[in-house]
Amino acid sequence: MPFSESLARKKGAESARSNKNNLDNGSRKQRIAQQRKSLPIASVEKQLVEEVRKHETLIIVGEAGSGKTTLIGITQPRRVAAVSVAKRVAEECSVEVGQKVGYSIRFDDMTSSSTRIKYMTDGLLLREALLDPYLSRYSVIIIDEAHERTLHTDVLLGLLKNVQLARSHTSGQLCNYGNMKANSGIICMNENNAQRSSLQKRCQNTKYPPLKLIIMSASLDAKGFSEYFGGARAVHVQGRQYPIEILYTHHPESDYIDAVLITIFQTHVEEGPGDILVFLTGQEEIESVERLIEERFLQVPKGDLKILVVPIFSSLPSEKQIEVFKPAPPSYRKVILATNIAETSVTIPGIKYVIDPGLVKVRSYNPCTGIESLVIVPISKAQAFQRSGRAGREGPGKCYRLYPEIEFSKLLNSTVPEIKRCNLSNIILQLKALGIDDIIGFDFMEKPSSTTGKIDTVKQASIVKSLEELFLLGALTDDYKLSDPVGKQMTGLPLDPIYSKALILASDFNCMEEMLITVAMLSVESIFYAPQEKLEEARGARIKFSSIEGDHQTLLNVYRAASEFLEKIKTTGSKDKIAGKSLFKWCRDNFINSRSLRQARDIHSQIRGQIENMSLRVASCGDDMVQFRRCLAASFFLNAALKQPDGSYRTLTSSQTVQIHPSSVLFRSKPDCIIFNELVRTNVNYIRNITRIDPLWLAELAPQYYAAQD
DNA sequence: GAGCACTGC
Repeated sequence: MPFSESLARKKGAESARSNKNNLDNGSRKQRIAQQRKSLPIASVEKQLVEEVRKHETLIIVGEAGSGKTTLIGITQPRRVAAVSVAKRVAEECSVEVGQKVGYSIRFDDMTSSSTRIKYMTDGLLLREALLDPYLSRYSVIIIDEAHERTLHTDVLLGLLKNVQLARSHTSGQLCNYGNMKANSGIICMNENNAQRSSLQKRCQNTKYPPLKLIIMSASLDAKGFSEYFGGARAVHVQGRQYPIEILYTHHPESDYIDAVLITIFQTHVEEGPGDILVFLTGQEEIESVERLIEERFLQVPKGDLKILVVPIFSSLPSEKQIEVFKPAPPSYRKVILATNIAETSVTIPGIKYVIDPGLVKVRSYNPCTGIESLVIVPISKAQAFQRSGRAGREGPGKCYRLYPEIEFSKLLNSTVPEIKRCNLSNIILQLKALGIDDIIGFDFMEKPSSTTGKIDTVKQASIVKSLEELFLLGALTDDYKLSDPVGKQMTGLPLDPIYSKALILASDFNCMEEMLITVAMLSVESIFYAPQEKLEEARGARIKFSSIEGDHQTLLNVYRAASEFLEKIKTTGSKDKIAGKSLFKWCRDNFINSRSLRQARDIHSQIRGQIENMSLRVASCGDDMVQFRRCLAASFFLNAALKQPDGSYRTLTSSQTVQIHPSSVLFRSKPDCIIFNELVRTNVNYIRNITRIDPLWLAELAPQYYAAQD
């Protein structure tokens, strides 16, 4: 390294300080130039450029703080990252965002014809591939944060591998994978060839330049990526971070919440200034720890510093989320209680101490029952590193891992990729639309296990289950090809397949207006917000919107009430910005999550536009809500349930015993026959977003599934 | 009587 580690650190600390001052543009530019030179990646810049030139695929392993994100980037797993990195790079290049450097994320496209460096979410690139299967506009694609192994990243890797092969063929170049190791498996190779040729056939006469692919990962070994890309070259970039002292417990903790509290107070009393970040598993746990800290604080010897507890989790309204970014007032130490959101999604300044119980709540999916569940599991080693790293961003830090060191060694190296933990219907529909018909043979990075030679039966079950679901929705034909027009129409919509189907059916039921709003509202999380301390008030506010028929009409009522409010504001001549502020206040008064509502309004306008371009009838059923509920029954017939004598429900398709979730408006009234949208297991099997239907409708509207019994 | 984290032409 051409620079000394300590010098680099000193510079980092200086720039962190000067950040607080309002510097003019000139010195900010100077600072950025200085920072750039000091980044470890700067020293290997020439080598990297050379490697990119020489190799078809390159894997760059850069530790946190190496500066790999600011090199050149294209896909990011998160929207905020795509936007912020684009802005940073534009600034470094002294250009306007949207010109040479731009970004494109859903609902926000900041690119132009002059854009040469485009940041985007990986989901958006996948969508682009539907229109342009060769991704012909791109000569280099960079996948950042590949170690996170999100569903979109994994599918994109497989897709890009195919595109790269196809493009290297059309351009007459040698296939980079010609020397792929013999043990890759013959079946697998044959099917890849079939997929490749389907891609090639479509653009036989067009020649494309080869596609350069760069995978950027923060994981310690690049072996997995390298093997997947036929032994692609890997480059390692040194990291730069302040030292973090890791402390383990001597024995396993029987009560980790108690251990968390003890560690918070011990740190607070014994350690110097600096904020504490605590990783917890969910909202409920965060709220209970918040109460316990306040109770126990009274018993702690009084020092000069007081404690300010700030929670952060995804469904917390944004005006409360921003509290964690504000510095603690004088004589206060901030204690941030966070879910996984603080692991990667948000970076909180001022953290010096991290408390990590080593647990995380994850979604898991049982393909046999189709039930998703939220389970608390130990984190992976990679997650443990990511969490402790949060203590060393501004200076040396400490991380308290509330488990013995021997337990750490037993953790999985990396988190189980999302593709193994979720319903695949949506992604399979997209692959089908790309002409990839053999889904089971598709070359996902999670390949048949090489040690046992067994194929991954869970994932296969998951694929089969999703194919079945898509067939039942009419998206696939008898031989599992994409159907026309239903399947094709469904791939055009950025929605869960079952919601796309509901829109297609709504055309026949003359309730498109209602269904557009409903699926937009169903596509966002937690429209209602009920803080612990105002639970009664929130309940009162919700009654205004409640429909005795169920949650779907209730969501419709909320959306329409908001739209009417906005219309009224606008007729008084208010500007958009003022109207937006009024809507924000309306949301607060009605205990509606304004972020979710805005998202639903964005989705609504997007899908409305797409539906208008299809040959579907856009009409309203007016006051005839029976028509709307019949359409819901026809769409969600796979999720129907009947009341049992004990007040629980039994699902008709899988005979599961389920309960109505307490957040449903039908929680108390418990109608005899219902359809629902979501089945998630926490303590019990809960169903959410429910509407009352007439059981006779099922046989009438879904005879293919519910043949008449008598 | 209860809601991990992301994401979509």
